Amino acid sequence: MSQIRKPPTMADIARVTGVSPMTVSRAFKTDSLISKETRDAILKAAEDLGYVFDATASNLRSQKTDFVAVTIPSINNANFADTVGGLSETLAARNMQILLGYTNYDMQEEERLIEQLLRRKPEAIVVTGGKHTARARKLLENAPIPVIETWDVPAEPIGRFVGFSNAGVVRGMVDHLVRTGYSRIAFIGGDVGRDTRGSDRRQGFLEAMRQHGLDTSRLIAAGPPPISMREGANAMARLLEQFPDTEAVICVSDLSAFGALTECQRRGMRVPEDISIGGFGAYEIGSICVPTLTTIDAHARDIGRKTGSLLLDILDGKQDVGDVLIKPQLIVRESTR
Amino acid sequence: MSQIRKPPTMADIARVTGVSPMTVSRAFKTDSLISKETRDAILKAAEDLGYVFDATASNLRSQKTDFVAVTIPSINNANFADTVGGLSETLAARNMQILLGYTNYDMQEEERLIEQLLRRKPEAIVVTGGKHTARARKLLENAPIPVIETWDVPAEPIGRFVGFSNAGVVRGMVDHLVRTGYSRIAFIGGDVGRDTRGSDRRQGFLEAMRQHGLDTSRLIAAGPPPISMREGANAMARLLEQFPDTEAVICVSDLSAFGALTECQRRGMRVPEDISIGGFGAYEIGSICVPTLTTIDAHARDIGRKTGSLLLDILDGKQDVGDVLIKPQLIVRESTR
DNA sequence: TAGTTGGATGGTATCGATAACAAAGGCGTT
DNA sequence: AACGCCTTTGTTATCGATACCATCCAACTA
Repeated sequence: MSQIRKPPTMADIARVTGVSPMTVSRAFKTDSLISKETRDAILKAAEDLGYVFDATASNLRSQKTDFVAVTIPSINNANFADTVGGLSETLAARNMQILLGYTNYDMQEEERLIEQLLRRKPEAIVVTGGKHTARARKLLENAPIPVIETWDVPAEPIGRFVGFSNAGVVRGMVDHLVRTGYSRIAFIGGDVGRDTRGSDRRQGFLEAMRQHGLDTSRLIAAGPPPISMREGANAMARLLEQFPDTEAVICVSDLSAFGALTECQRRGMRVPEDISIGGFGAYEIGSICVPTLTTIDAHARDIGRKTGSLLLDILDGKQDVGDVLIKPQLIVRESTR
Repeated sequence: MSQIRKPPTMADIARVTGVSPMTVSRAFKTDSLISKETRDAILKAAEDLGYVFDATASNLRSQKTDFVAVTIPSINNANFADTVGGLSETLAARNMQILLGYTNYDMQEEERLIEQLLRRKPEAIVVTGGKHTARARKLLENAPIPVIETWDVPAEPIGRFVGFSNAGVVRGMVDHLVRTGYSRIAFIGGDVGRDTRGSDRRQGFLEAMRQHGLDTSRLIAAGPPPISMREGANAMARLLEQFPDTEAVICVSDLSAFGALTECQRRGMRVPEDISIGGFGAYEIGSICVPTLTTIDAHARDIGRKTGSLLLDILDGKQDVGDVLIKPQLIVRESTR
């Protein structure tokens, strides 16, 4: 069960096979110059000895790790998970491995995390969001690798970005609701100051409402992000108490929107007849619950895929690479008239 | 924006500060013997030069990576995400980093992944599930590090395990439903042969039904795992066509259970009056949807935390470490009578 | 036949940090 | 004053794979 002797190295295989360590090394690289017989003999010896390639040594000498560092706010969020999935599938073609870290929606934690990740000498770093602490920004700027910011359009991009305007998407939702005939519209979001994308969405709500000359006081802060279904339900309860005449609610995500929906159902209110609900993120739940939820699809997986191919282009030294502006899409479903 | 000269090393800091590289190295280790003045001078020089610690070199020389390799079926599953979260928070105390890989519910892919992960020389490896390909098993057995299997009670454990009987939990659910007075009970799960935990749950269903002398033919295969809400809804539709007199359904997860619930709602059926529904996993949705879902809480986060502390105990050389048997808990809610 | 080409292989130094050991200096004790 | 001990710092070798350059030899050309 447990090994006492230490694991074999390429030198051991070389000894057994009667070749030089250099040749053993070549046998493990797919595109190298080596005869088929030699390679087969080496691979067989490796299998027999139970050899496991040592990436730490390879990394140091070749100054390549095949790591791509990625920070996301939370692993428990289908949107970010999808982005990581899309990125992962794109990078798999190059045998690159994702080194994932969670910031827990905290810029301080992000800073700490970025520092830790950079120590592992990744080939590139992908961060979620376009706002960072001063120190984190400096770390990223000084890093000798490509930096990509996602899920946002940074005020001052560090490297390239793949994102969209979080304020813009909510403006679009407000515009749609106003066009449909609503005017008493509320917003349920997280506490200001933590989730920067959430704050941007709330900002977009305020701007759009002002532009339409509508009341902007219907704001419910549902606690620190991420806002759960339960917190969405609680926020809806508070909203209905404070502003019983509200006609429509925009929630910071489909999860809180679903929570809000269940609160209405428990109170015997009909959606959308008595109140309309809009979400964000095109989570599966919004497409299947009763009634289905009007939402905004940010194309989370696509963000990951496009980040991946942008990254590969940069690493390949392509010259004409540019930022990628994602076009989120309003999906009107049963929860709004 | 981009650096031309190559990043500074400890040797550079040593030159600037007028000490030996060894002393610089010591300045970065918290518990080492070094005077406060020297350390401060070194850290300041490091900051000025924009030094970033090189973990690849450190890893090679010290033969320690502080990596813990983890395989999970899918990142897009709140249960496994919770387990990773619990593990992550436990390991954070030791500054260990999780190296995560997704098997996509595929044992072949798991084998490939385990091989890739072992190359990075992790300090330990945590795999989800207790069934593996022969080669994967061999790789794990030969690995000179602790191996922990989770979310299952392996027939032949490789190292330690932190899990529960997937068949057992469903047996418990069936027993409960039978006790409550149901007899025409169905099971909605994934296709056999892929998701081993899902297959075990289905097996538990069959065993329990036979034990009670009940009809075991009400089985719906909803496609390859993971089973989405949509697939749960479709499966429910098929179930209602094939076996319209079904009294209760057990779904392989809360997500498919919720899908099944929505299908009933769209058909104007009442839950639990017309049909009862049970799920698995204690996802948030089951605690908030209308009606709330009867489910089984496998204590996903707890599995992660316990795996973490078991791991630390093993790495610390504790002698009395044993397997951890998780006690999943039946939570009876509104979706069953 | 001599010269050239290119595929296959070997030798050596090196990536950057640190384990292991050595040594210098300060302080207290007898 | 001599000794030992502890704190702080330095020296050297090393982790394991591979970049770089050299070499060998068979096959082909002129």
